[in-house]
Amino acid sequence: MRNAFDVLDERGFIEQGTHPEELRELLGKESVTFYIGFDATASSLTMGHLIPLMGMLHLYRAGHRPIFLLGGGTTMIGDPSGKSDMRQMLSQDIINANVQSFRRQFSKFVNFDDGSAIMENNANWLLDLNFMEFMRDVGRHFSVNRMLTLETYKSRLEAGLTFLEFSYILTQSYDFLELFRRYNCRLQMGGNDQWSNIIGGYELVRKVEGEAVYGLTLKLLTTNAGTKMGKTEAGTIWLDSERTSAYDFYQYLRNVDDADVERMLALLTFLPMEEVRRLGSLPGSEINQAKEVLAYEVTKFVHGEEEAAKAQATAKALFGGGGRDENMPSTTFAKETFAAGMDILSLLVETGLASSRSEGRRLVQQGGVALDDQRVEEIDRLVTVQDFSRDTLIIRKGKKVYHRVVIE
RNA sequence: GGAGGGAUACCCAAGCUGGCCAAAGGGGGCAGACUGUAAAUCUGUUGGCAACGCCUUCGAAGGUUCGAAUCCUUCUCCCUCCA
Repeated sequence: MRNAFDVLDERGFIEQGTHPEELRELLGKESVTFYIGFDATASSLTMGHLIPLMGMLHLYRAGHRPIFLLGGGTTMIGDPSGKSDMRQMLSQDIINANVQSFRRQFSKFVNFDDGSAIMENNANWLLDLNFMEFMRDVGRHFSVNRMLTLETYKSRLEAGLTFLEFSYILTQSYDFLELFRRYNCRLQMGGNDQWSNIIGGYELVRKVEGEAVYGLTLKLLTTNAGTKMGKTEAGTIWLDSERTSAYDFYQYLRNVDDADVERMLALLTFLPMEEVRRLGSLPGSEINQAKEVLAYEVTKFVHGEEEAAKAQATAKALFGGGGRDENMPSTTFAKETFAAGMDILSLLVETGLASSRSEGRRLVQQGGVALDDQRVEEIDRLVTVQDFSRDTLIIRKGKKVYHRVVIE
């Protein structure tokens, strides 16, 4: 079997590591226990979490043992990394609920029953720590002089940084020590924004235990231009279908930039690299095939084959012509609602296509709204029962956003 | 604890000798054109509403004034220097 390190490397996961050569050697000769921590700051994982998740799965498939560490404890503090402002403190109830959500989601991807993969929660050891003991055992190993030079804190030194957040690195570092002791965990991975925190744990374990452990950071989900992916202005792309529908999830990937397709295929799918490279080098508009594969594969991985197929069918129906499909987002009204007609602005707001009447007005004025592919020209257009054929009416906003209105 | 500086719309950032400020500019977003459901580019738009007008908004609460993002008071938070 190929060295898992090489697999990650070839697929473009690796950003930086502490002793890459040594680590590669270790991964080549024995099953290594490794971990990634996930702070429970929201009720669902996001598309951005797919990179660490995929990274873990590649190692898992190569016979190494992953620990999915839920941040029930660390989230109490809140990682300042990459944040320009103070994080909002979350209540323990919310954190617990988020942890449960993460637990459910991870369980969909990995089987934790046979011991080949582990799910832990750092609340188990962080919540009851004794401050004095902790400071004397762990705190003494951290140099504030050094911490102040870390990239993570630099920006915050201007904007403001509380001791609560400043101490985050200690808790995450302690996690590594704890996992080393409990599970002989030798490697911590994480997004590149976690580099400082990972180094903290790496050094702590080496100092306290005198054992060789490693840190490795993975690429963040970014576009070719370096901006964050998995976020739209409308919000984050979530893995929970309640928050981001399978169709929207599919569409997000279907619309990635040409320049990002190959990298995304390598990072977010299990397709062999030869295939990834072939798809990524398709010329001109043929690259759309690669985007379809990307969207389908990742949607399948996250939402299952059935949902992926539906999303794909919907997309093809809408963009391939016809413009009709059962699976697009829809809103149902009672038939009487349209008896006297509903003005277009109300309809836009009711369906969520516009957040206010003013926004709807702008959309219509700019020619961005169509009913069954007929552009709406008048601001006071009244939608009546006559506009529905077979009780449905397709509203389109812009070029890509479809919504089905049904009356019954 | 003391002395200064700051808080403006999704973000950054002007304005702060009171009216011409729903508030410049940039970014981002949305829409239109061009396209391949791409990028780049160009154009429009970007608080709300019963819309040539009205209402709410410039950290919070009060006050001065015919009129305040702009002046005064108190408070909250942040930054810098001193202790």
